Amino acid sequence: MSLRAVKPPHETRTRILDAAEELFMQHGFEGTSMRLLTASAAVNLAAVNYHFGSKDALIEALFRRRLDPMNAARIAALEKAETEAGGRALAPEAIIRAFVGESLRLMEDAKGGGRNFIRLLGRTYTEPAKPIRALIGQLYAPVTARYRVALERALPNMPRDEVVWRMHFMFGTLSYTLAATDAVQLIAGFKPEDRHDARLLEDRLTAFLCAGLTAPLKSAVKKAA
Amino acid sequence: MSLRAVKPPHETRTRILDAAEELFMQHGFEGTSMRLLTASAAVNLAAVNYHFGSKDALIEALFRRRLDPMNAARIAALEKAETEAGGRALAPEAIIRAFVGESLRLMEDAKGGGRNFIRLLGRTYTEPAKPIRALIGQLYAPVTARYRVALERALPNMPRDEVVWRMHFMFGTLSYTLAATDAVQLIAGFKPEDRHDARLLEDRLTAFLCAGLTAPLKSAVKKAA
DNA sequence: CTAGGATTCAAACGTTCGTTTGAATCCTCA
DNA sequence: TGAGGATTCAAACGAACGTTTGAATCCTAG
Repeated sequence: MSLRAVKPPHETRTRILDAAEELFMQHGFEGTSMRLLTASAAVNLAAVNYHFGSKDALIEALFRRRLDPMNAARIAALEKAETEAGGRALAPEAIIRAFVGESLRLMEDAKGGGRNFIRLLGRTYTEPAKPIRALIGQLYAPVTARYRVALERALPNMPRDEVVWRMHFMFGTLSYTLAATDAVQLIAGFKPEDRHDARLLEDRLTAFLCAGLTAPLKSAVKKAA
Repeated sequence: MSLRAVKPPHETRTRILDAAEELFMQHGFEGTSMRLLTASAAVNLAAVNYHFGSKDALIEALFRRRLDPMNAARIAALEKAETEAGGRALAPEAIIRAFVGESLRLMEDAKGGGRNFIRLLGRTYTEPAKPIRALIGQLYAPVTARYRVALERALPNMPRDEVVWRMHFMFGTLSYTLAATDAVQLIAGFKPEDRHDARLLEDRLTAFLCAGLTAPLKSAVKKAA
């Protein structure tokens, strides 16, 4: 037993991952060089390749670290709601809250770096690089499939295609909102301080998404179904 | 008068811009090198710097070429709706259709490259590079301000902050949907052929956005207002 | 026809990128 | 305490990047 602080099992790895989350969020994957990244993490330039193998492998590890528990939490939240509902069909709002809630919880975790990650994740949905998109899609697949089933049960009268489209719209709203940075001022008059009030944001998002998800079908869409 | 075809006034410029739209959409700004870009446009490597000055200036020119007329069309569509309504307040759906319609019209223009641009634009909302985001925000400012006023008139009982938030959500849904590529399969079971049917998509989007925009306020949000 | 600006071209510039190397150092366990 | 694997380190690698250069070519106006 040494007298020094408890030995950090993977201190270098963790410092790299934390710095990467912040820098990737700020400058993107291609816009963040290994030199800036390792300097910011206060580790040697070769450390990333030693611990992760390559920059791409670092990106993958970064997503897995956060996404695996987040996905598990999302599925758990859904199943908890289903258990509480007994055998009855879930209200759309309950499903939305289960899904949105987990993102916002991470967003409130500014100190643990969760906010950096959630904003990074939001912008990665539209990442041009194919391997990264493929990774995200693969990591997300079980969650989306699970929520899709739940939504189809909750909206029994809606065509299956329409449910998928509205899930798509929902992801868009969520990821765009999460990705928004203080620098984004597409709409003038934004009050940035509100954005970090997760409780308020959850209510705003839920109201919007819930109404959108359960909106009556346009006749043209009905005909196409 | 020469016997050859009518001389193209800026043929090289146009070829570069068209190739850039496609490649930037596929690989992003940083992911597209000048060598790939000029080779794809069948022009000399130095042509971009000669005609535009730099890669960044090319990006700006690219956005201006499409965004300026698109913004003008969006404002014209809104004012046309307002004229038709006489003095009466506009229905939220009319405002949404004015806004969404222009994007989708460009999306149907696959041959003229409009589709490439609209997908590129969708993903640029979350672009990490600050100068590009700033440019987009600046080019968009008049449009967002104009639509904001229209929405506030159409939703007189909604707190101003909430209107801004819901505009924000609306942009998110739209840009994410437009940015979606065939490679994005976050939700399994997507029918990609539907995505290019602009008429159908407009109805789907309008139904979703309209309901979201006019959704009743959550009590917690009401209290904060 | 020809002078002169506009455009294209091949080649090279300096910089930065992700990665690799091999020696130096640290830490653990016998 | 000392051997040996794990980790860190400074330095360098080749490749790719955006940009610049100066000559060659094209096009047009007088």
